[in-house]
Amino acid sequence: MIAQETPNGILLKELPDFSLPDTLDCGQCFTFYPAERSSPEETQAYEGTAFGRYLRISRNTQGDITLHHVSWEEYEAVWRGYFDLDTDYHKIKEALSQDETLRKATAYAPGIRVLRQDGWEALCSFIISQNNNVKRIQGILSLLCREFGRPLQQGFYSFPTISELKGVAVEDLAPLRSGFRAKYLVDAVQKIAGGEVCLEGLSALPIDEARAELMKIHGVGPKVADCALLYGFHRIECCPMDVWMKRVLSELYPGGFPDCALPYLGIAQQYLFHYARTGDILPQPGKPAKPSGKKKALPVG
DNA sequence: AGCCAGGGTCTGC
DNA sequence: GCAGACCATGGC
Repeated sequence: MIAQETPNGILLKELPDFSLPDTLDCGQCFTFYPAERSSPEETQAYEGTAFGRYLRISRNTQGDITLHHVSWEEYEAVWRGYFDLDTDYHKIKEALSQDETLRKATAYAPGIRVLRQDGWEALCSFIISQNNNVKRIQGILSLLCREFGRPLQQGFYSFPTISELKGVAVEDLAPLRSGFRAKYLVDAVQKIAGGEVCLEGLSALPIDEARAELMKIHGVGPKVADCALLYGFHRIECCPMDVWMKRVLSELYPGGFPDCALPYLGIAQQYLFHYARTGDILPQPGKPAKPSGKKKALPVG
């Protein structure tokens, strides 16, 4: 990969293992959106925010990536890490491909990279994600940014920090229409601001302790904790088990995940999750089998 | 209209 | 420990 500063921003050349839609639309982050192409040479464009910065990023007909209006300093400080550009995903995919299902999953979306997001943003995002769909998660988080963040560019707002959210009550979150999740968010802010839960150090703690630390928060269970640890603290040994991954495990890996996946289980999970949700890896694509159908009592009448 | 959405809590065995 | 009801809301 070659990164160089140009008048337009940062240009990334010879970066084969990176696709904007694969990476930004595979359910790991909620603050980037497809954008209008600004010139015929652009084949894809996204815009969004991370770490208090706005970014417009595009690919051109030659396959090069441009981070628009980004200085070298900002690239080094924010985006190089965010897009995990120092990790060799070709090598990881090669290792995962020893398993036939994983070979298909990595071939299905070869441009997935696991982002290194801000820890609080990841935790907050996946608290909101529970029993929710991606569209509405994006909407709620965008309202959260608008209410409590700082204005950036193009109508985007920064993701609010803990100190910007300190003191919020459930009723302050009413405009978000986040339902029963509002009280979980308030508890997270209170415990982190009050020092009862410490996010610093979660990158280095033994994984069980890190998970337990996050699960002190009301509304954070194993799945949300694992998502926060994987996407916000780059604990790639974490494998968030949602309904799709449970189905992948039971139907394709009844004996457990293959050895070649264990060193990077979280990354393997990202390929499998995306393939299971949008591809044809499972017997009945598009319909996760629920163990039991929910029945609701009919109102009298 | 009814079902579902990258779950978690609470209750009752 | 484990199953089932319930949680708020909006998209489809």
